[in-house]
Amino acid sequence: MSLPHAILTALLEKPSSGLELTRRFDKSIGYFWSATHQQIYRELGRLEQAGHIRALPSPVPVRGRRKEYEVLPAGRAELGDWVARSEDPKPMRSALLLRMRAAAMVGAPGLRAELERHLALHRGQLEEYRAIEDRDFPPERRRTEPDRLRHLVLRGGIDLERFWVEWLTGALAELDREE
Amino acid sequence: MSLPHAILTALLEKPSSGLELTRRFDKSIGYFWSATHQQIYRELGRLEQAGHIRALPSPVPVRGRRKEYEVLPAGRAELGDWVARSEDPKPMRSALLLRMRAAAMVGAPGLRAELERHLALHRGQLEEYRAIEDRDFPPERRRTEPDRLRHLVLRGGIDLERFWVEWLTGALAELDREE
DNA sequence: TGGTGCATGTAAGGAGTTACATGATTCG
DNA sequence: CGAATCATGTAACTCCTTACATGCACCA
Repeated sequence: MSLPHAILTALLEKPSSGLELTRRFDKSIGYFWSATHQQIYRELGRLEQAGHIRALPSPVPVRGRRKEYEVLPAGRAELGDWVARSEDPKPMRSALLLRMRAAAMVGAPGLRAELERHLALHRGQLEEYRAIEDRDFPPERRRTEPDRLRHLVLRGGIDLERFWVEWLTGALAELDREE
Repeated sequence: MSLPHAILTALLEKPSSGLELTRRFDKSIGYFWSATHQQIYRELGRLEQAGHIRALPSPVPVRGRRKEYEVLPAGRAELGDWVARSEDPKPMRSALLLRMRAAAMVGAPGLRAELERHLALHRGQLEEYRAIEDRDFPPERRRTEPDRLRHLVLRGGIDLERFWVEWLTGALAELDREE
């Protein structure tokens, strides 16, 4: 049940249309929560239904016509409740680690290449996030508490990508020692 | 579509009943793929249907009576195909990071406590995995290629937990600097 | 014989994914 | 006016989660 709260947060930061939200989820929001445009439009409908958000004044609501949403007080309250809730970390599911474990049983012709491919992907993601950090969090924007929190979250994304880059590098070295 | 392959891998390592599989997923397999017993029984049914596994000889199949499964050649082949496939890493979804970002918008009374709670959980998980490493991977079991692969996978789980322990520790220190 | 644990399931619903559909706008 | 692009959706499906149901074995 986190997607609606991700959307509420994004809309509080800046009222947006569905497509704008999709773009923001693709780039800057994606480092802590990902979503497709189908999910976003469905959830926008539900949030509007629930009275948590509303479409900004528009003459006639027509399919294909841009709709801008903003958060209503009820939506802000709901988000406040959710933030205060406790929630355990979801148990892990890594298809890559599973592949490695399966490879131990049935052999692994292309495993090395797959690890290298993932390494390249994580390196790319890391660069993207670092660029966002340079752009959105220059030193002077790390002072107020909200900015410090947002920067911390981005650091989470960056540090995780760095973790995978380092881990995959080590794993490849370990694989090489054997062959 | 990874759960069936997780089960095939587990059954290749050691033929098991549904409940035994559930226990193995809860403890040692959980560090790369998690699953509940409901998922497991459903998937065992599908795998049997597909001819990838079979229930070991039992007089009469009765509900409530234990069933042991083993992998058939077709299942091993299917797993081999899957291992050779490429798959991109799933984009991230962290409810904790999302909470922090939302807290930047609506305030965060209990956020520190929630971070500390997660820190304790990850510390606990880390200790469990380390115990598994001591028990299952003593130095002499790190020589053959399959063992080295399996150990590498466990290292992945351990290193990820260590990552979160360190990251959360740093985040808490960062939060303190402000107040 | 009745409870407790073991073992295997069913049912319902929520969340995410993939493929496709439709209207509006812009631009050559 | 035709094509590309912007923008908003629908539909179908798979997967996961949560709650509940049922049968067997043991043992006090």
